[in-house]
Amino acid sequence: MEMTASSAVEALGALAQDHRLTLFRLLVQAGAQGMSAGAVAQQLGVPNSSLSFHLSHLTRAGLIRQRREGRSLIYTADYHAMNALVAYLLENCCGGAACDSDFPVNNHASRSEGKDC
Amino acid sequence: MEMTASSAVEALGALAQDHRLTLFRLLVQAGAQGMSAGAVAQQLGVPNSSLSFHLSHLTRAGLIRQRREGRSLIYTADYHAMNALVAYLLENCCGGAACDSDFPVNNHASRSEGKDC
DNA sequence: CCGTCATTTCCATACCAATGGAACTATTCG
DNA sequence: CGAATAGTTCCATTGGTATGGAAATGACGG
Repeated sequence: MEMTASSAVEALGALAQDHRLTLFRLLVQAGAQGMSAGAVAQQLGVPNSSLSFHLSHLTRAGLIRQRREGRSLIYTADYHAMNALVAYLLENCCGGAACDSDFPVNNHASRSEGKDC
Repeated sequence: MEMTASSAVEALGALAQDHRLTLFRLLVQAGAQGMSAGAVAQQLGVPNSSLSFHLSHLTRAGLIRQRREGRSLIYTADYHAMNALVAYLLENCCGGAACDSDFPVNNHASRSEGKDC
């Protein structure tokens, strides 16, 4: 769950693309069961090779997982990774304060563990 | 607070770079008072022209704001935008369930407003 | 006005990301 | 084994991103 600035950059970069964000959301919806690469390609209307590129991008960033099932490769969203990313953003990019407050305090080492967002 | 997939991609892309993520975190720490472009450049050790590029990138994505003060341009983090981004991620990329749960339900229109993350 | 201070815009360069067809690899089934 | 199915890797092309020096813009003080 530890997240460094550079792994956050990697995860953000992996999600910062239309096809990949859609793809990730699709996998989130699919849940633990996941989806085969082919099913995803069909949903997105993207050629196989391009999709494979995006899948490996998300995998490299640790946001999705792969498992083989018969001749299909099944992909699932890694909720822990996503959770870690969101936690990182809340702690480092929202001033550690609740997101809803207009202007959080000017802190730099708060351990306030933002609870309500 | 409305956030579309494409504005989310833009915001994610703006944060998905070492200098820009550091810069944004710096502005978050600075709070409402903000920081001048020059002060940021010095902190980051980045030449003025490069910094300006990153500042305008973040501005375009709506994550930071600019105001003039004397001959300095002061930048501040836009917490509402950040809040909207995190909310988007929670609702669309965590299955709408609390982030801490291992595998959220397979929903697609939940209004569950994740409370505890 | 004129200098100077703060910052941006312009520009060229280098690099990295996205795309899709074709060839390759892995797995199952007859 | 050999054909068919599911995906990936390879490769060339295209376009966008990051960088930093130099020139331009805007604001203030004398």
